[in-house]
Amino acid sequence: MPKDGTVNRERILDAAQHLVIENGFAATSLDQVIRAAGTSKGAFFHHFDSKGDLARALTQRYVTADIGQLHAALAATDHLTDPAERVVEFVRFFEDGADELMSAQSSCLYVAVLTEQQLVTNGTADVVTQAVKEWRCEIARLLTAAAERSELDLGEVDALADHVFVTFEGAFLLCRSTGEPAHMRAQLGVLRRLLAGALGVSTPIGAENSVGGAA
Amino acid sequence: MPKDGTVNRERILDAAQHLVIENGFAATSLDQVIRAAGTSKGAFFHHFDSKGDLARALTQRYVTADIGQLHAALAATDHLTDPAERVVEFVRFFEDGADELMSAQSSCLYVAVLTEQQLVTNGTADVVTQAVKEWRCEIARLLTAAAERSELDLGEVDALADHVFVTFEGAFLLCRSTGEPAHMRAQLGVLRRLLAGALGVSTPIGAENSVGGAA
DNA sequence: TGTAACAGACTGAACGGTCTGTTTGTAGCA
DNA sequence: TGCTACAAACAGACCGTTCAGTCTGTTACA
Repeated sequence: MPKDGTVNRERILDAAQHLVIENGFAATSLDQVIRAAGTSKGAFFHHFDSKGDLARALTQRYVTADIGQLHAALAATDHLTDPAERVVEFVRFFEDGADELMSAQSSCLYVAVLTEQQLVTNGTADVVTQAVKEWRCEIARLLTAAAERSELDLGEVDALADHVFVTFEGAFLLCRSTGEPAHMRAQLGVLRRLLAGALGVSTPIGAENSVGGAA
Repeated sequence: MPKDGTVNRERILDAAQHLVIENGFAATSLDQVIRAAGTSKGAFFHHFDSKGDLARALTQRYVTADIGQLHAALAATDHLTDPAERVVEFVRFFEDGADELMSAQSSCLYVAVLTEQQLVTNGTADVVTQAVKEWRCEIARLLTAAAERSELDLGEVDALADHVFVTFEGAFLLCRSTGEPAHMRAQLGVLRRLLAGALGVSTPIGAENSVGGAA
């Protein structure tokens, strides 16, 4: 077998992911990606059939990592016996990782993919939709378990589960708008406290951090 | 004076707004805009200096309408004396208009603008940032008034105010992903109930609608 | 008759994609 | 251990198209 091409392929995907999240898909040219990856047209079209193919591969990889995070949070809270408390700690898991997340990426690939209808049409967005459903399904399970002991209406469990995705994506856009990455952590904190309230979990009154406030 | 050019200019802006929200800015060509507006290159460059100039004009007009909605909701709830109740009714104002909003547009121009770094750099996103701050400021005023009679921490008023923008934009993306516009109404409902809970407002148990559920 | 409003052919640059050739690592064999 | 054969991996010149933007006119109206 010749030399391992997956290394270069990953470099292309890394470069493309950064550029697409930063600039959008249509606004990112293949020449830019190739230059950033330190490779060539020949290498690119050896690994990908077209620009659309790149979009699909990129999104697939991103979704896999994203679902990995979901299951990491589920595993990290698996030991909690009180289901309502588990929901709160589930959100806190992401809250704790928020700053690191925002230092790694300035926005979310989902935003870029869902913005451009061409990517919705060519099937790239389908895999994002699957991810959205997976999040909803898993969180709805947590909420359903927690609903038994609270006044939570089972009819709104799905919408409440979707609100986690909504908070993430909305917060990404808020961060882009203000240029302040700390909003992600703050918005996840809002989500956690609102959910804790709805589930009747008493949160310890701690030093909640604000964004851009005076010291 | 020659014939009124503002009519054609508005037609160009209308066409551009629809195309940019649907496909993104970079993915929308001027030829597409011109064809959709039923006009010509000459007319376009008579009214706009460049594609970037179009983006700025488009965003400015969109923001003006958006802030108009904000103040419409403030005015519609001005008569309510209980500040906590006013917050809840403020959100319900948008909840009531959600279906109409989503039938008029499949997403939000803010998403398209904030996705592309070129629009952040060239000043187009600045006016969006101003809008975000206006929303935060006005809602924070409502929340501060309401906080007096509830256990709401004043330190989280800004983050809570931002959560309205976050919910809107996140819900737009959720709708794009699932192709189900009813999510907007549902997510605003979630926001309202969570805020009502945080402010200690008892909501009447009514027929809350779900999304995509069996009849 | 002057000027704002428009029409549309045209241009140079940038785009996605192709093509031809070169390098690289390995398997098969003597 | 060296040689051959071969296919994957890569490089970059090249091509047709599309893009944003220009330029030369024409029309409508005060």
